[in-house]
Amino acid sequence: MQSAERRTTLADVAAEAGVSVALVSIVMRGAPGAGAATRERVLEVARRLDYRPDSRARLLRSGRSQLLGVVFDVRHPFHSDLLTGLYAAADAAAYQLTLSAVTPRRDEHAAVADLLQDRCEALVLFSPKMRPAELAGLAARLPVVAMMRSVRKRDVDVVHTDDLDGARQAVEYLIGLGHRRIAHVDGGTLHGSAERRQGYEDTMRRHGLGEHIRVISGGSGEEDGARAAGALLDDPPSAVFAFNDLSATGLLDVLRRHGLDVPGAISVVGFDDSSFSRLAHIDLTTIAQDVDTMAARAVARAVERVEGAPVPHREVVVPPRLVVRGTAGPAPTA
Amino acid sequence: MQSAERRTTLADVAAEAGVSVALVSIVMRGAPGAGAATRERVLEVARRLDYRPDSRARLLRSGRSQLLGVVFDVRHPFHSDLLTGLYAAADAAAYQLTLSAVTPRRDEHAAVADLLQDRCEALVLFSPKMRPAELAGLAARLPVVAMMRSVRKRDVDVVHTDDLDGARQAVEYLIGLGHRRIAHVDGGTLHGSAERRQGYEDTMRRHGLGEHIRVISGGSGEEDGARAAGALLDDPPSAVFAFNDLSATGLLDVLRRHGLDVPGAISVVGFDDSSFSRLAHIDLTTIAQDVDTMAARAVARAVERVEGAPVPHREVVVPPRLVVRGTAGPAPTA
DNA sequence: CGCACACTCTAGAACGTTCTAGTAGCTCGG
DNA sequence: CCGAGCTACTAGAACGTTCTAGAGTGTGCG
Repeated sequence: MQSAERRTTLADVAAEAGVSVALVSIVMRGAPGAGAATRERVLEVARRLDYRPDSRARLLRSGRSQLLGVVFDVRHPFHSDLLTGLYAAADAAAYQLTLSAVTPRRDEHAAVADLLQDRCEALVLFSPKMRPAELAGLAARLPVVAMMRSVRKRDVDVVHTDDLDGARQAVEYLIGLGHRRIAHVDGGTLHGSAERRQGYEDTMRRHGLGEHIRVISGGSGEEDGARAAGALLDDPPSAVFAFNDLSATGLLDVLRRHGLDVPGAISVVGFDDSSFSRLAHIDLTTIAQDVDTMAARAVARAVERVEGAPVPHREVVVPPRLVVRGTAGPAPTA
Repeated sequence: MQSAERRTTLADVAAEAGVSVALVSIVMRGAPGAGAATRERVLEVARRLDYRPDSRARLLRSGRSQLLGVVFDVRHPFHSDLLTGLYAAADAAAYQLTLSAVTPRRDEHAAVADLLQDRCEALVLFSPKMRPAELAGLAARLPVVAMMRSVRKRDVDVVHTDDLDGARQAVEYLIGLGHRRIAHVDGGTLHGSAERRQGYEDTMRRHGLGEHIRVISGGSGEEDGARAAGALLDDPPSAVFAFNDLSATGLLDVLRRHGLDVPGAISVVGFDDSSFSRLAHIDLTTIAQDVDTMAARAVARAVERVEGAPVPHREVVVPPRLVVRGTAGPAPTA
C-alpha cells in the first residue's frame, strides 16, 4: 500500500551530490552563497530524487512558516469567490494558505484555534462575527486582517468594500432609470448592513426622495430575501435594492412566483457579484465587490505586518462598481 | 503589535513545574507513566502558562501528524455540506483536517501538491476529476479516499452514494404519483452521471415505460439545468428527474419563468439534498445523500488505512433516501 | 610579496517535540 | 536481606530543517 521508504531529505540529496547538508539547504532556498555549477548539480540531484522540503521542519528551525490562516464560512458563496482570489494573491507573495472553515456545527473560535495551532503567521478572517475585544485579543498574538467588516480597534487591519458608495451607485442607477419608489432590504445586524442602509437613505434624500424611503429588515441568506419579498407584496415598490446577491435571488424568486415581471414591473439590484449572479437564468444586476483587489490588498497587508513593514493606514477601502445585467430596467410608466 | 516573547514550550512548563521535559510530554499526551499528583500539577502549570503543543515539532519527531488532507471545490455547494460533516467526523476520531480548495484558477494538482507538502497522513478527495492512473499514483504515496466517485483501482478507497438506487427511488416515487412521461437531465460526463442515468432507464423499463425514456444532456451547475429546460419546453414531460439539486434549481427557474406551474403542470426531483434545497422558497423534492454517514465512513476508512487496520471492502456504498418536499406532485390528469 | 577581502563551502548547534533506554525508589516473596 | 518486578521519573538522542561561525581558496592591490 503506502511506500515504506522514508521520504528523501536534505541529507539524502547532500550525500548523492557529494556536498554538505547546509549547502543543499542554501541551494533549495535560492539563498546566496553557492557557486553556479554546484547549484545546478544539486538542483539536478534534488529533482532526480523527487526531494520536497519538509515545511514543518523548516518552520521549526526558522520560526517562519510562510503560512497565512484563512477563516471562511462554507455557507457563503461570496466567500468562495474571495478564496479564489486569495489563493492567487498568496501564491504571488510566496505565501501558502491554510483554510479553516466555519460550518453550522463549527464556530469561529474553533476555526481560529486550529489555525493558531498550525502556527500561521497571520490571520485573514472573512466577515468575522467576533466581538471587537476578541479580535483585539487575537491581534495581540499575531497580525489579523478582517475582511468585509470595519473594526474600530488599533492593531486589527481591515479590508472592505466602500459599502456606502456601493449603495449610492445602486440607488442612483435606479433613479437614473426613472424609479422613485425604491425600497431596501437590509442585512439586519450583519456587518456592512448599517453602511449600505445609510448609503441608501442618504442617496434617496439627496435626490429629494426622502418620503419614499422604505427599509425592510432582512439578512444574508436566500430565505431572508424571500421573507422580505412577502412583506413587499402588499404594496410593491418599483425597485428594490437588496443587501446582497443571495438575498436578492430569494427575493426575485418569490416576486416572480407571485406574477410580478422582473424587470418589467419591478427592478432588483443586488450586492457582491457572487459567481452565481452571473448565471444566465439569474442574470442579476448588482454592485460588484472587487474580489481580486480585496484579496490582493488583504494578503499584502498581512505580509507587511508579518515582515514588519511600515503600514500607512489601518483600513483599506476598495471601491465597488455597478454591473448591469438583466434584473433592473426603466421604471414602469404608471 | 504582536507579542515579542516566545510562545511557551514544554521546557517552560517543565521548569515551572520542577520536572523533566519528557515527563511533561507524557502528561500532555495523556500517555501512561506519570503519577496522579504530578499529572495534576503539570496540567495546572500548563494551563496557567497557556501552553499549546507545537504540532509541527510533534510531527517532526513522531512522524505522525494526525492530519487528514481534504480537497474540495469552492463552486460546489454540496461540498460545503460534506465539509460540515467531515469536520465532525474528524473531530471524533481525534484527527485534524487541512483543507485545500479547487477554484476556477487552481486545479486539483495544485491542491494536492499543497497537502502533500503539509505531510498529511491520508487524502480525502471530493469528486476528483483526475485520471484513475493519477489517483493510483497518489495512492502509492499515501492512503487515498475518493468520494462521490467510483474508481476501479486497488489501493484507492471509495465512498459514494448508491446512485443507481437513488435514481430508482426518484423515478418510482414519480411513477407512484401517476407520472409516465418522465424525463432525465443527466450530469454529462461527470462521475455518478452514468449510474444515475442507468438507474433511471432501468426503472422506467421495469415499469413498462421504456418508450417514454428521454435523456437530456446536462451537467452539474444551475446553467446546465437552465439549458436543459430550454430543450424540454417544446414538448414538456410531466416530470423531470435532474442529475443534482443545482441543476434542478436552474431547471425550475426556467420552467416557472415560462409559465409552467410546479408541481401543478410539471414535477421536478433533484439529487443531493444540498442545504439550499431545504430553503422555503425552493423547497425541492430530492434524493438525499447521507452526508453524515458518508463523512463518517470516509474518515473511518482513512484512519483505518493510516493505522494499518484490516479493511474489509475497498468500496463503501451509502444508501440515499427520498426527501419529499414541494416540487413534485400528482401527474396532471390530462 | 603579503595581506585583506570575496567567495564557496562546511561543521555543528538549534528549533520543540517524542522516543529509547535507562535510574531510583518501592514492595514483596523467598 | 537479596533481587525481581513494579511505578515514577529523567537524560539525551533523534526528526529535517536553518543559522552562525568559521575554514579553505583565490584574487586584487599596495
